[in-house]
Amino acid sequence: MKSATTPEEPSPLRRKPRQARAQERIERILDSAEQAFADVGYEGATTNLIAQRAETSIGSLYEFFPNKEAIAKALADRYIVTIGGLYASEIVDVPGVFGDAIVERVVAALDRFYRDHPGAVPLLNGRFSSTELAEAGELLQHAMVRQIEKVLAARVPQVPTVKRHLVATVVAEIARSLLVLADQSPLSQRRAVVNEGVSAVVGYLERSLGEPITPPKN
Amino acid sequence: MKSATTPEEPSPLRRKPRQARAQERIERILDSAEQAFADVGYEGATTNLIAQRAETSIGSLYEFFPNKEAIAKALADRYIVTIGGLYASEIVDVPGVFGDAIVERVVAALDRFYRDHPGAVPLLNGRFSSTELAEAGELLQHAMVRQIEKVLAARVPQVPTVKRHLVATVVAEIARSLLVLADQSPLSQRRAVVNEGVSAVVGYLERSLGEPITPPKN
DNA sequence: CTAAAAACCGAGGGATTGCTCGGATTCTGC
DNA sequence: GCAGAATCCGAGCAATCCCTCGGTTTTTAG
Repeated sequence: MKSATTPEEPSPLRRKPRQARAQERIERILDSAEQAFADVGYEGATTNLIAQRAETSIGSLYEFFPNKEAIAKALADRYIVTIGGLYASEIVDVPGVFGDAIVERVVAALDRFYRDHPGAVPLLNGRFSSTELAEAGELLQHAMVRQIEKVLAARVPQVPTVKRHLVATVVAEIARSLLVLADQSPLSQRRAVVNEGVSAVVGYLERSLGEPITPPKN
Repeated sequence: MKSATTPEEPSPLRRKPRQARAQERIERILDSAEQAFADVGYEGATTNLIAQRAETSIGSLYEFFPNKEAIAKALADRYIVTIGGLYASEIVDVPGVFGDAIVERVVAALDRFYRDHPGAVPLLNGRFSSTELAEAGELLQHAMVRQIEKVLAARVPQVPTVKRHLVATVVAEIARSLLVLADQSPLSQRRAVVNEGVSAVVGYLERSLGEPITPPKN
C-alpha cells in the first residue's frame, strides 16, 4: 500500500506559493487555461498548451496543480468569486428595480460574464457529459443559482424556499443555454437571441410564480 | 502530396454493405455506440469499447466507418429519422389539440425521445464545445427545430417565417437543456423539472408570440 | 465445386497526452 | 556572501487512443 492515510485533498493546489512570483505564475496559468478552454475546449486544451501560453513550463504547472482537473476547479473558484461580486455590485444592492427590468439586468450581467470569461462555457457545458468537469461545472452553476435565489428572495419573498430553489435552477439553466446559443449565433442575430432569452425567463417567471415581479406594496 | 483528388466524402460509410449480416452488424455497432455515448460520453467511448460491446472487432468497425466521428454522424442520421416519425405520428397529424396541450405533447415526446435514446444527449451537448461533434449535433438539433417549425406553422400561421425560425430555435434549446437537467435531477424531482420545462416553453411562447396558441376561429 | 468477392479479425504502429523527476536557477534570511 | 528553501525547467515515460494491414473465414455466383 502507498499513502493509505490521506483520502481526499480539499485544496486544489499541490503546494502553496510563498513568493510573489509563484502566485503571479499561478494566475498566469489560470488566465492561459481560460483562454485555451475557450479556444479549443477542455479536452482540446493540453496541459502543455496551457503552460506554453502562460509562458512557463509544464514542470512549473505541475508544481502547483496536481492534475489537469485541478486547473479547471481553480478556474471555477475564481469565476465564483467574480460572479459574487457582479451580483453584489449590480443587482442585489440596486433597489427600486422591479418587473422585467430586474430580469434584464440579471441576463445582461450573465451575458457580460460569459463574454468576459468564455472559459466558463466549456466548464458549464461539460458539467453533464464529462466526469472530469462535472464537479467544477456544478460548483460554478450552483453559485449562479445561489445568486438568483438571493434576487428572488429579495423581490418575491412570499415564494417558499423549495420552490424558490427550483425556479432559480431553471432560470439559471435557461439563461445559460440561451446565452451560449447567442454566442454561437451570427453576430447579426446575437442581440435578438439574448432578447428571446429575457422573454423566456420573464415568461417563465410569470407563469411559474403566478404573478409578475412587482414592487412590494407599502 | 498524397491523394489530392477527393476533397470530401458525403457518405459517412466507408463501404456499402452487400450482405444482410453486414447491415445487421452496422446496426449493432450503432446500438453499441448509442449505449457507450450515454454511459461515458463521446470522448470516453473508445472505438475499441464500441466494437467490444457490439460483439465485433475494431477491424470490422473500421471496415464500414472511416473514423469515430462518422459513427456519431450515422447515429445522428438515425435519430433524425426517429424524430421525424415521432412528430408525424404524435403531433402534426393530431388535430384539435391547442393551447398548453400542444406544448405538453411536444415536450412529452422529446422527453421520451431523450429517455429512449440517451446517446443523443452527448451529441447535442458536444455541439458547441467539441469540433468533432459540432456537425452531427447541429444536424440533429436542426431536425428538432424543423419539426417545431412545422408545428408552429400549423398552429400559428400568422407568424412570419423568420420569427418562426427564431422562436422554434429557442423552444428547441429550452426543451433540450431542461430535459437534460431533468434527467440529471434526483428521480423525485424529475417530473417537477419537466413540468417547469413546459411552463418555460408556454410562458415564452405567450410572451414572444404575444398571444397563446389558440384554435383558429371559423 | 470453385474461385472471387465480401466480411471479419485483432495485434500492434504511430501519434498524443497527462504527468514525473532530477537537476538548474532564483530568492530569502542571516 | 552564503546556505538552504522555493521556484523553475523540459526531456521523456507510461498509458491511451485511433486506426491500419495482412491474413482468415464466410458468402455468392457461375
